[in-house]
Amino acid sequence: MDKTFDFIGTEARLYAWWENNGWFKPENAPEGVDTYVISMPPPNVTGALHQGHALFVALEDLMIRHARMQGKAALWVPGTDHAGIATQLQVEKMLLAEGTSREEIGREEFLRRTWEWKETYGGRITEQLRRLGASCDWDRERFTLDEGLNRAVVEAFVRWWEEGLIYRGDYMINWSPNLQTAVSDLEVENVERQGKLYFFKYQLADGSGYIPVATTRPETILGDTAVAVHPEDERFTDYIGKTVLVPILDREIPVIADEYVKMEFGTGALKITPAHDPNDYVIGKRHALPLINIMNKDATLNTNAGPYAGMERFAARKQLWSDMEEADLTLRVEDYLHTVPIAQRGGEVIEPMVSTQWFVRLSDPETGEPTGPAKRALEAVRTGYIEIVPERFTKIWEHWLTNIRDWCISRQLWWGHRIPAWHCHDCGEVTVAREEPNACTSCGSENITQDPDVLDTWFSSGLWPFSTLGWPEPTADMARFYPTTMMETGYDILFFWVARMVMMGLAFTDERPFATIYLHGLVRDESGKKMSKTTGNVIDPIEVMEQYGTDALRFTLLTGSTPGNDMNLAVSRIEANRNFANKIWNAARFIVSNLQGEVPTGAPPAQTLPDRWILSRLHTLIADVNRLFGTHLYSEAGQQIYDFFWSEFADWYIEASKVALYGEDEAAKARTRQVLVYVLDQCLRLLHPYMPFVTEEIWQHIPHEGEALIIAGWPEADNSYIDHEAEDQMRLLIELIRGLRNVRSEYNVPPSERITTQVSAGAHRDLLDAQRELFVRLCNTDLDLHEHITDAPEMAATVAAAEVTAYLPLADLIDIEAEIARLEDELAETRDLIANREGRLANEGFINNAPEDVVQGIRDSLAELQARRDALQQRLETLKT
RNA sequence: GGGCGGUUAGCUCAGUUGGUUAGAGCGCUUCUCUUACAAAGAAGAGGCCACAGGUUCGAGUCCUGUACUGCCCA
Repeated sequence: MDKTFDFIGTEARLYAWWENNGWFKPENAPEGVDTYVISMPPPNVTGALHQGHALFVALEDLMIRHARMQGKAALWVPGTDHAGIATQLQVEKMLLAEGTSREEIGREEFLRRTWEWKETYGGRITEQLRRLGASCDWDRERFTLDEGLNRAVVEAFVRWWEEGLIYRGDYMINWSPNLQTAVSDLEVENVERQGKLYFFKYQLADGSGYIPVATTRPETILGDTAVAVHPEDERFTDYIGKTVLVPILDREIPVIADEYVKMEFGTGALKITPAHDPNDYVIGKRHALPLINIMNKDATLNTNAGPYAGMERFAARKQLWSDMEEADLTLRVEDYLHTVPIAQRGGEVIEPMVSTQWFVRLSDPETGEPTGPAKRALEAVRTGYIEIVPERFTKIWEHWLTNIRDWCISRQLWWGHRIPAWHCHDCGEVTVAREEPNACTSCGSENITQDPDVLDTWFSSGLWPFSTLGWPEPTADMARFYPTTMMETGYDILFFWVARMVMMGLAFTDERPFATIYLHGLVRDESGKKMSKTTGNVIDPIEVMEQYGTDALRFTLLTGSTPGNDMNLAVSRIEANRNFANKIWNAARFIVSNLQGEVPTGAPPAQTLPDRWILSRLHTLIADVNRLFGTHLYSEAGQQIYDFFWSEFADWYIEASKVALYGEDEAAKARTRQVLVYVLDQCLRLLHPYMPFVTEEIWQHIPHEGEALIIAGWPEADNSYIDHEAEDQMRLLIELIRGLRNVRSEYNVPPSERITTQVSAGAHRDLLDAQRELFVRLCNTDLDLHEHITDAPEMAATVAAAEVTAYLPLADLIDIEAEIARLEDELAETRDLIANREGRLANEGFINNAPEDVVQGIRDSLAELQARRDALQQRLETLKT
């Protein structure tokens, strides 16, 4: 084995070896065993690997590898998402660079070019997932726009259409002028911006004055169809029922009364533009006001805007206002902070517009209550049929779904699943069908054309957990692997995606698509800022893997993140975990280089104190790790393995093992080797889901049964190894050794200088006698053991640990005054601790209510502290006289 | 406006069912290239666990409130 772990030379080789052996496939497990299934959240085909991907791969691969080692048929279905808007933008950018556009080349050619683009660049992201060690079944890889998934999408659409859940109609939607498509509520961000509030006059048609009105968007005046006031607003009661004139256009519109109007806001009178404001739309409906659409799809004004037709929306705002000023219709302009709807992708101001779109009905149009799929999704989580981790997200789920609105599923894009609906040019009816129809189902006319729109990307990814397994066909995979086990994804797409999967899964398969939803947070930079190219704070996973290894990155992400919370990623931590990988490597190198002959691989006997101790600690660890895995606390489990491996196994057991390994007793050597190999093996198993590469590589170097660690068994705790006596004794030895090291360090005794300590060992004399070589090896100190020492030399430093006191005769090094000061500090500290214990034990409530083992623990601790205090006091008296 | 988080060492964060002296990494101080590892070992410094109440024999952990801070929804 090399001196350091060569991750560069290892990772790709092991990955190919695992994959070529079919170990990523569930078929590798025996037939009939339990399944464990994850559908990978499909990354965008256009994407390049970022830390968010790295985190989800690390978590899901951990879950899958763990399940696989538990002997389950573990299936992780990979895939990519066609990401309608993102991909289309990429290709349009490419076309622009070529001096053409999608409009110019036409729909068919555009799609050909997009597929071409996908074939060229779409594999990049999956290659990068492999580098992370993702043990998914690549033979089952899917793409949200592939043929099979298209069948699923069409089936889903047709079924919902037939059930009356899908409808088409004119409603207020969010229009993205740049993308020239509708976007869903979720794709709109409301951002606070500094704007202006424009105050102007609405002249009464009868010439009897004006009503002052305020607006943030003057251009929408051109589409006003009413002015509303509060019915109880005395300022305006006289005007209700009269008519006013739209500025410049002089269109006559009514003054209406509606309780929605806030009297104290602005002037107390509200202009109503039902076609361009969601709130006005509702009021407009209530009062049966006409809708006047003043805008074209590219956000220029149309002929309804009269003289402003053809102008861009913000230019029109300016022009209209200045014309109104000229006509003496304006009052004043104030600075005003308001929220503006912004396109999540693109960043331009969204235009609320009434347009013809396709919707999925999720709420009752009368009451607004969630219905159908939304109601079922709500129930599934309420009843615990589907569990969300962490639990607090159930509240967010509840809130969102109870306030859900119908889902706008049509997009005016070309890249996506085309809506399976055909419009008849003769009778105007719509034909929705699984196969392309020849004629209109209403009138039989052949004069039909397919709807030009495509479906929202989330409509197809909502089917992902089952469409990837072959649905709607009754495939073997559907039967065996559905419902899936775990949906692991970021909380930021809980509504976008997870809710849709749940709604669609329950609706189309009549089963939950997954039993558990595990949500992770965002990966931020070291100071908590969102990583972005423009800020320049991106930590590129590929660079990190090249510099520190994939295992280091994975371990950092897995131990640094807790469910549902964001994590701040610090490169220093990745480096530290690279060091951990190297530590494991070197510990293994030591063990391997000390092996001779056959080493049994099974569970070893627990005979010597160090063996009993480490085996007890190991099985405590295994029990803890399994308990933590049971509640998805992977981070804590990883940290505990880290601590055990480094601070107990490497620091103490391996060092202690050298006593036997470098000794003469062959039987002891053999036993020690077996324990070393066993503990290492168990640790490698526990660590494999976190750090698959270094653990597999080492495992191949140590004695083992079975072909590979990736398919080795997961450790189970064996209580017969739990040994409290050994743990207590070892704790005493460690405390003593630390005390001796401390004194040596304080008095600057060179590590290479062997010294002898006189020990007043009391009842522990036999224990120390048996372990005297440990002291030589771990603190270069010989023990001169006594039952009780009454005349310790004056010029000696004192170490008091529990009932054992050690005196280090350091003749010329000792400064009595300094030693007294040192011991007095220790004594004061010990007395504080004693007071704490005594206080508790004096409390009857504590004695009566606390569990017996806790009370006993305090009693033991008190006894040890008292012994220590007595030793320190006695020593101080001697030194002072 | 409503909801949900966060506040623990200089920095980044853990802390499970309330229970013995609150931990880690990085950074800092001192020593050591001791035959697994200097990407290491050894020793050490550094914490009124945001604040105020409460529940409890016992609170970093549970409850109420406050401050600051972040996110989601409207």
